[in-house]
Amino acid sequence: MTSTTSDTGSSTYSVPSKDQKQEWAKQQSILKSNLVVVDDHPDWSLTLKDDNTHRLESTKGLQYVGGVDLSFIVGNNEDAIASLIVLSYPDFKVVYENHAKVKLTLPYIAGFLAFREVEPLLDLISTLRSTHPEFEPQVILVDGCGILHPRGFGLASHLGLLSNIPTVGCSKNYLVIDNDGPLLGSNPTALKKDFKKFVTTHPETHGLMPLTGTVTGKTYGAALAAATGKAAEGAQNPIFVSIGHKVSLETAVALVRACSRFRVPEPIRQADLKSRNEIRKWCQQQEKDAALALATVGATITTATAVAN
DNA sequence: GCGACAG
DNA sequence: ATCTTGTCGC
Repeated sequence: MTSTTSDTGSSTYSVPSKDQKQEWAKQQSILKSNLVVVDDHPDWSLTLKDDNTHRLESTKGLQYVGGVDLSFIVGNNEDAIASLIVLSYPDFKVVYENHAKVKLTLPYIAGFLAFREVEPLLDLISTLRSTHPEFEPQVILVDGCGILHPRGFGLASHLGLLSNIPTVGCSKNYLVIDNDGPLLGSNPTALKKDFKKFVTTHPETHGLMPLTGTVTGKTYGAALAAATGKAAEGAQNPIFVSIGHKVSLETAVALVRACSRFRVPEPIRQADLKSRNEIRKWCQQQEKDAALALATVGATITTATAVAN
């Protein structure tokens, strides 16, 4: 059990050992066996355009879409604000939001993000269920990978499975999967380059490039540039979309498209903006507390001096 | 072996 | 994840 200390900033994490990572990988594998990678949400459905572009034709029954995110402070990898927001669909008004100041106990390790972040997010879902069950989201867009992940079980899948809420993985960067041919073995930079080329070469896809392994032919997810309006102009970096839980890739892509006004889909974007704002407020409160503590100490000393005299 | 690596 | 305002273009 390695218990080295990483001391970047004020954080101190025990560095996970090889054994710990293997244990986590095993856990991911076990949980993954219960993952549902097809549409399984009887209360809502999307109808796609009949041209294989995964664009939305119509929606039935979808009222609430959730978004989750965590925000941090510079130079501090432990203190974070976890946020869960729920937007109405299709007008994207915030109908519910909750934030929790959390203390993270593990460092970020690519491929194991869920072990760092899933607990606070599950707590937020639990709170929503006990206080405002009427706003339980019918699907959650997660800032992280779904099955587009080295072991096919990223944060979005992890959260979806443990909460039993359909989820979609939406990451801003490509996490390398290196065991299924050139496309998925290419590095993030090469993949972005491929994407730009693909988008100009295949305008009929409307910014959608499937991510398919050349060895197995399996499609893990898609790179998608779905911004609309002015935000859609110029070079568009994609969002990497994949199945989280109980949502097919077709539905996931159509949903992300339907939720995207800017590069980042609105539920995640709102969660990000609001959690950042909460971080700001938390920092300000910390300053006030510190000032108050100093004042209190000063007063105490003054009092003690007076008593001594 | 080396490099890559969601947030 | 986080640092960071103005600025260029539509």
